[in-house]
Amino acid sequence: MISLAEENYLKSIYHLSQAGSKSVLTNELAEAMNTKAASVTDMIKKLSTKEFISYEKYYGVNLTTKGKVVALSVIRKHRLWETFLVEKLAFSWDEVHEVAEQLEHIQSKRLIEKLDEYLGFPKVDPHGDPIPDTNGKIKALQQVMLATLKPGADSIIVAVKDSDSQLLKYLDKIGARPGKTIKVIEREEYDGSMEVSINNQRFFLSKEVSENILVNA
Amino acid sequence: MISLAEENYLKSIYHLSQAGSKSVLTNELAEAMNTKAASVTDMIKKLSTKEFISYEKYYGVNLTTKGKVVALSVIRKHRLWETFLVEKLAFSWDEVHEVAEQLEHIQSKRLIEKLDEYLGFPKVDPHGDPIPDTNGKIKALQQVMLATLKPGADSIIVAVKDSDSQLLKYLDKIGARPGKTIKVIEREEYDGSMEVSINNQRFFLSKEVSENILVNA
DNA sequence: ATATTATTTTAGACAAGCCTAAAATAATAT
DNA sequence: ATATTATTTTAGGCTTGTCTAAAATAATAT
Repeated sequence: MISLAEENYLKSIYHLSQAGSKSVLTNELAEAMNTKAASVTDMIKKLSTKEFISYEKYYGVNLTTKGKVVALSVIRKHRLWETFLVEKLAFSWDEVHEVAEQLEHIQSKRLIEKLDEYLGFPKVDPHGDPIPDTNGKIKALQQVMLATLKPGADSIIVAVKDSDSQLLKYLDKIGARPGKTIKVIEREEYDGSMEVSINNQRFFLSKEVSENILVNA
Repeated sequence: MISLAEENYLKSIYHLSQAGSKSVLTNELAEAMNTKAASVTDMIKKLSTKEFISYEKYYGVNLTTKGKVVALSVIRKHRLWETFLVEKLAFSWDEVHEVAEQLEHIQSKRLIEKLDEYLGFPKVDPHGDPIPDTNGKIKALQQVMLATLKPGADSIIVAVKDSDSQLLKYLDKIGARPGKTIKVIEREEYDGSMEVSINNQRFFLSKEVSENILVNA
């Protein structure tokens, strides 16, 4: 059996490692999990013994295939529940993350299959993030931070960061949703802020914001 | 904050006390919770300190008003989720209990309000059990065990025991669902078994079964 | 190359929720 | 009224997941 805490660690490692493409350090994980490095070391040892991760002292952790399966299953559940909350229960964008953080831990294969079917087998969640399939296959989206685009560039928003309710409220207000076209008008080199146009309206975005909007590459 | 274990104890105490009408003994609770009496004593002390129950050593526990509110909120969530699973996700009767045992612990007032609305504010769950309202008001159904009826009696099934999947499968097969009329043809005094008719078909029910079918009084 | 700083691990402790074994109390039988 | 039996509580211990403080290791700066 896998515990709630273990699932959360594995999910976090998956995200921090960028889908398994790099090692994750103890301190990063501690910050992401809102806990202390010492606690992380303890958990790392346990996950390592259970072969969900490989771990070399002082050099961070990597998910094993087994660990990736668990992480992707949790992410699949999270994103399906978010979709449910928005599409069926009329939640708004910025309200769903916390609830989905709880719902993602419900253990029932049947439930998640039925939910998937009920939602019409969605491919992405309300924030544009791809939903892994039953086998943990996830479509690696061609995506890049808006922050990296040069002025003049015209692209389509594919996803936004899903966990910050304040940010989401703001993005919603300016109409920055997946599927929308966004154009970079100008970019301030010194602070990374930019002027963009969405729906023919102009907005100034801080670097912070432009790093949390992902566009097609 | 209230923990998952605490919620489960309070719910169990509510059921065992028959909605608060009698004290619950340590051993009963231990059996219901699938744990040992010593563990129950520990938890009882904690719940008592937190004022969810009143407790006199050696004489069992009673829910306080505060404890009843928590118990009814958990029961409300359980029954709404069961309704969702059956009505929206096409689960069958006997599959929903276990999943609802998990879903009932999701903490989000907003979620449960939206769910209630989405389901059209149902008054009873798929097993016929009444769903408490937001304020924890629950309609005390006029119900009596089928087992207590005399031959010739004609009554309507109002509810069935919801936690035994085997039993539910059987009840489903013979058509014994809430709303159906059931008539007692004959009753064997020595073992409490009875012959009944449902949908103009006759069945022999053991005492066991007839105690888990509740009819209007 | 070595000293300083930053990161990570170890050691020891704690709360929650469970356990077993033993002691205390209540219920029951004679 | 007392002995036996059943129930409940206490005592002490275990695991999970957390913590702080101290020690070990790695990275960086001089």
